[in-house]
Amino acid sequence: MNPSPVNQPAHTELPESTRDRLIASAREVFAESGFKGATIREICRRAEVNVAAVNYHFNGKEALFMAALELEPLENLIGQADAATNAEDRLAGFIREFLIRLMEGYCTPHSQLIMRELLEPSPALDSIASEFIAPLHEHLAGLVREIAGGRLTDDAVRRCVFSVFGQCSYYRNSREMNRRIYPALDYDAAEIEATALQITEFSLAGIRKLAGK
Amino acid sequence: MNPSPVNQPAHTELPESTRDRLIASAREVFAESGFKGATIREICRRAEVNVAAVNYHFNGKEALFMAALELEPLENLIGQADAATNAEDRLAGFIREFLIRLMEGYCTPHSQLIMRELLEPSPALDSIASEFIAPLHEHLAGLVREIAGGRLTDDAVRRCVFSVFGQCSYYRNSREMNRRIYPALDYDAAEIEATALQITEFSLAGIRKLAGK
DNA sequence: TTGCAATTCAAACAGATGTTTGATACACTT
DNA sequence: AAGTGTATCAAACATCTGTTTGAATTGCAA
Repeated sequence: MNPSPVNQPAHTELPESTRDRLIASAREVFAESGFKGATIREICRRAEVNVAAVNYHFNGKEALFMAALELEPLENLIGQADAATNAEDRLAGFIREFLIRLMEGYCTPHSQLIMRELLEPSPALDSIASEFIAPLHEHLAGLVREIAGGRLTDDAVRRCVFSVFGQCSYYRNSREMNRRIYPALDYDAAEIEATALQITEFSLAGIRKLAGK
Repeated sequence: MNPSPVNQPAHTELPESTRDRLIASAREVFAESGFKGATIREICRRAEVNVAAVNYHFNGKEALFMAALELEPLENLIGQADAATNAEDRLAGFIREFLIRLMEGYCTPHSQLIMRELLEPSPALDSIASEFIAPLHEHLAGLVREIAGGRLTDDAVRRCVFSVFGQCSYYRNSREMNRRIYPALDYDAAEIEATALQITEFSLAGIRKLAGK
């Protein structure tokens, strides 16, 4: 695209290798348009590389998708919220951290990509489910059991986990819809904190009520 | 496709007009694959009509999508749950009816189509938001206010509405994911009833706690 | 420099997609 | 029977898709 590709550092952006730039822009485009909607040409345009690079460095669109999916950055979500000692505070921390990642994912395409997987099964769904989502469910189930004091059946615990997950993910999943219904609503840091607090209080009351406390 | 298109009533299926068959199969395919993923040829194949019929009876893919979106069958959701008198029972009825539509939508592609819209903005999102989702939010907000006895700010009410919506829609949105994490889980009528009851109790406790009751 | 392998590139390829076309069949009126 | 407007169809069209190709460029060692 540059008329004279002399060796100038220029805008100092895109310093990484072609492969890394491809992964970065793939996360963006896949997150925005899904696996099917994303196009190789758009990914390469943003990465400023030739379309053939996808098949050279990876082996096609699907392999690039898998490469864009490394889950480590999201896995510390559990440890992050485990500073507190009692289960109630740890639940509050988990909801807060989860919500922040969900909503800030609007800027960081990485978690956005994972959240989209949650709704739209793709070839990578199985590994995401077992490696990322299932541990979150187990962790949350432990917190719910502790808060309920062992007074809930496994089914009830599972539904409580779903309730907490559902409340949080709704803020991301229905963002476009809610933006139209509540145009004035803006999810800045303060709004996210307030939302996390309310979800926590709401959920604690729900769990305790179900546990008969 | 038939080698000899003589005038036989044959399998007596697809008795409707070409236009109606197109809308029916469009609902199926759009619900399964989304707006972008769905193809005219697949829609026409299932409707057993020529591909040109889409541009003859409608004006292209997008117009067919709009036509497949008539919202009336879902709008009686509010009235359906308004038999009870007190707000608590009406909330219970709403959650139950909403959940049934969400989960049975797996078989009826019509609501499946709407739910997909909620996650994946398409050209039809604006009309869906204002004509279908917004009234549901308003109705639910009224119930929450009544239950809380006017002791909640507008923001808190909105977040309670989001919590109820979020819990319910999670069961549909994350169905594929949860099927992998809990392979034994089956959403038959009994499981749906139990889930609706637990979401209701969970939410009532949350609303009351936030209202300071 | 020379040689060699890795990398990048423009161009082309093969297939799928939404749309259009022109012909044909049908139902109904005059 | 001739006319008329609707409906259907196979085929073609233009565009976009992921992928491949073969040449050009680069980086680096001998």
